[in-house]
Amino acid sequence: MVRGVKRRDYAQYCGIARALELVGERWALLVVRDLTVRPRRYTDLQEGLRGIPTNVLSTRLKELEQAGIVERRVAPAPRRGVVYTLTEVGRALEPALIALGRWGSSQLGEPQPGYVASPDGAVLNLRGAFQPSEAAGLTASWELRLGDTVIHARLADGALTSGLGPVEDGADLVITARFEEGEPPAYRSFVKAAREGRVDLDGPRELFDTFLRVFTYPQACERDLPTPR
Amino acid sequence: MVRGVKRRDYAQYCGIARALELVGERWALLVVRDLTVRPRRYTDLQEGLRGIPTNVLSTRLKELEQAGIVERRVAPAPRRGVVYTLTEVGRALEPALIALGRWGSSQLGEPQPGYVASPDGAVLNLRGAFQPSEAAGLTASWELRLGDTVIHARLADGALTSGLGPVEDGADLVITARFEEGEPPAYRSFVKAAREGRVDLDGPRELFDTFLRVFTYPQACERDLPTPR
DNA sequence: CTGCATCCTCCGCGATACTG
DNA sequence: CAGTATCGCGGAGGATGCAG
Repeated sequence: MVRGVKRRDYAQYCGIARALELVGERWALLVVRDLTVRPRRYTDLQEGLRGIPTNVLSTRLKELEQAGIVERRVAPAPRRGVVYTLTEVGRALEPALIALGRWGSSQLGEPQPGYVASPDGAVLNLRGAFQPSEAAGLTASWELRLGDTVIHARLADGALTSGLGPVEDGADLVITARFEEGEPPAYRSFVKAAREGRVDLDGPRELFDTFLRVFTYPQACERDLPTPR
Repeated sequence: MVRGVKRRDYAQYCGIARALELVGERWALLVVRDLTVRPRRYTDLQEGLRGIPTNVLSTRLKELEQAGIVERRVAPAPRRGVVYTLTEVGRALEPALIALGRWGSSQLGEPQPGYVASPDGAVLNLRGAFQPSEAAGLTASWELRLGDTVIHARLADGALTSGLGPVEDGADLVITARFEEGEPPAYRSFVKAAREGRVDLDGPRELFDTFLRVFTYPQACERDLPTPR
């Protein structure tokens, strides 16, 4: 069926409304979040977005593809299959994702039992926590171990690159969080553990203090949200 | 009924997911958009969000209030009634709104017939178009007339303030757009008119060129989106 | 095994009518 | 002016089937 996707729109000529028409539907921005970190296959996305129904994922991918945000291509020789990537337009959503993540992080309560945390989420939340003003001129690299999840951050003269897995040529400091029972491997939990000293370090301790300054925002406007039962 | 709001959640311990749980539902961010510019009453919101069903607006306001984003209060003496305001938490959403608006503006096609544009949207999209690097050190003020909508921008040593209505003590330059038939009074249309010279100026012309530099982004990643029929 | 399509249920949204 | 009440529909959630 090639019926011309009759999406609901807001009938407003406004950038914000347009953005919400394109990526405002349920799960859409989380799909983009995961793809921002690296290309993924269908089943990777299913795992990262625990709980997404298969038909919804399939629908979102088609919509995002038609909107020019996602590209679908068949993977080469080893481990063939379909791989989804962001287009240039899709990558341009990262500042919005980071801004939303900054705000949302301040609204996170305690982790609920059953909550999961995807590695991709951790990377994006790390980027959201980044404070450029504190990083000016710095050059260093960190490897963060959140349970099985390993992510890294590297500063080159104050500029940040970050992603999944370890730093290629070895990090200046490896920080391993000692999570408590039931603490999900989320960036927020990592920061909490770090602040409380529940970490093991492999590298100069001063770089740990630097990390805390550069990669954590003030826990300002936190609130006790009424916990949904 | 006081049933404990059983919102659907993403069951992820991630700032982005949390943000989407709180403001990801239909119309929610547009309500916040309008309230970002100034406090509004119920009927003001209905008008700015043309097409929102009354029960949905009512539901969103309750949810946003319970999330600590919106405050509901009874207005004082003259013109009593209910007025909705953003809390500090709600105001903290502005960077995310601006980032979404920047991205969405690049994805706006031609205005469809029937599309409207709210003054609040124009203000937020103006803020999104602001290029701090181009404004460094500048001090000046502009009044923009988009049909009946009047908004203003004022730079004080590179810092921006903006809002609805004219500048209080008179703008350095008043720019009146000459809209074509059917062009909605959106910021994007204003920029288009300005670029094409369809404006009347009241003030020094050089300030017009400054305006174009400071308040319009490169029309980069535009695309011809398949126009929904 | 991956990458979906299909089926069914149910809730949220849209539209309209009506009330304190 | 500021909502509530009602109803129909479409899309989300969840389970399962199935082709390459």
